[in-house]
Amino acid sequence: MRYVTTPIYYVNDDPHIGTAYTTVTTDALARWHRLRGEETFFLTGTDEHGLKVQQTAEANGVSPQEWADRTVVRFQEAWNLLDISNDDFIRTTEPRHHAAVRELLQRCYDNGDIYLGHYEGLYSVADEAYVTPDEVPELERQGREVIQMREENYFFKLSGYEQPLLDWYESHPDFVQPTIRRNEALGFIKQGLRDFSISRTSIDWGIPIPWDDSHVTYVWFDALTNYLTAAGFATNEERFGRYWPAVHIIGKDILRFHCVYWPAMLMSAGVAPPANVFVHGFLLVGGEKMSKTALNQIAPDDLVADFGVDGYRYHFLRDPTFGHDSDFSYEGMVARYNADLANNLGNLVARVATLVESKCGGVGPASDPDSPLAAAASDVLAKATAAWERVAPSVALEETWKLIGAANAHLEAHEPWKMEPGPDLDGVMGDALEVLRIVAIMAYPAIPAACDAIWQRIGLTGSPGDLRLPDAAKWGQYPGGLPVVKGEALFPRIKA
RNA sequence: CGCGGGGUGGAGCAGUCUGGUAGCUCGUCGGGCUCAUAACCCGAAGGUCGUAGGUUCAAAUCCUACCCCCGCUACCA
Repeated sequence: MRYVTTPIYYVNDDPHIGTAYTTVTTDALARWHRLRGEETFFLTGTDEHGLKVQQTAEANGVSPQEWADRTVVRFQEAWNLLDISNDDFIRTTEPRHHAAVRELLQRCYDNGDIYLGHYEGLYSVADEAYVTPDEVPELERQGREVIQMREENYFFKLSGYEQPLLDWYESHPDFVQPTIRRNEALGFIKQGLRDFSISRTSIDWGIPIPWDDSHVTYVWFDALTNYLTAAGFATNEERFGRYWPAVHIIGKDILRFHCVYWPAMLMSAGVAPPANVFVHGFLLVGGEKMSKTALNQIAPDDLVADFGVDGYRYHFLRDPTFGHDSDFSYEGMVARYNADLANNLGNLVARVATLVESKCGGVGPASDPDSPLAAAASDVLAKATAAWERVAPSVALEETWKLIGAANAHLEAHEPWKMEPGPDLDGVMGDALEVLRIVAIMAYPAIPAACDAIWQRIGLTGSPGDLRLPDAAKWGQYPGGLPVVKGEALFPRIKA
């Protein structure tokens, strides 16, 4: 079982290209695993507890649950729009989740890793939140009272897991990928670990601590546990045994929680740590980190309107080097869209369809088994496969696109538009169609709708997503004798 | 201060772990083609790989020092 997850997103926030980047990447990975014939379970969802939800709900005169119900749809709609193929959508306010959180807490508690302590620090009364010293001047300027506060909290003994974590990293070198992120996590652990607080008495909107209902679970044991919940932890142990451990895809902002807190919590509870954590970098805008205050957040809808769903998905899979930060620019997106999707893939589909129409009477011929493109296809498959396995979508797509380039060059070399009907012409056009068939399968994780469209235009039935790699990408399976239709431009060129 | 990352032809990036003629995309220039979404194909120009040392037969790649930029530094998901 390939169990892949995105983080759960905070319902109070708006979906933006950053959260969509994580989600699209995970979606592509899930689709890739399905293509490989692996049983795959893809989870995403929302984090719906906490002070901010409670406060916003009050401000709007509704219950926190109503507020969450109202706002969660923005995420569901966004993922719908982007063709996200998640198998489940978890909300932390669901009953199934309460059961898992309470079970995990109880196990850690029984293991002696949770103790009652107190948290002390500067506290903004109006915000009902702890603040750091450098935030105080700004808050006081706004007339908000900041006091020294001391609150009783339960703590998790993270300090006891320094060595177990180091041992785990040592014995599982691929646990956190890519390497730069592994180094970051390891560096953090080596600095020494402090216990962290896991409960609040000042908030109501959350899951009560099983042995002390005057406390409510604070974020970590609530949010991270969603991965267990959806796999059946505490409710369906048979299912959990098949699904766990998960593969997490996350952004670097939450690296510490997923790569340090989370495996320690699981170890404490006697549950295996995740199989892998793949950590991506940030999308920057104009070299700056996206943030609400900088007003530089971009909503996926805006870009989908211009580039289409697949144009959107392709860009964020192809442009960033997974793991590293990547500067987003509209101009860059236009350039890549035009180069890769309009000029290469889209144009290849168009020219092949036109040629088959005019030279072959609209009936696609079979490919040449000895075509030089056969070797290119198997080479591309091998490299793209390796790239997907290490979650390097940009490399996987770059490789896949080499096959498109090879097909364009192949047409150029044989000039079928000058050829007379006959076996030679059929071979050339059959090769081009076979490339389109293989590309439609291999690019499917990234641009599923476009691949379905190509599939239909070259006369095939069903969906490339229903096939199985690597067999489906073996050269020579385009049968010939199928009707080929041109249709509208697949990816209309965008004027700069 | 500490930890992590980055500094590669005009632009954006890969390559650095496992040293061995510096690679990709876009842009520019020249040529070809005219089936195609003025798309496609071929070729060329353009880089002392942040700086200074060092190791080596050989360094973008290893070591040392330094400069510049960014992120993290704990309850902010």
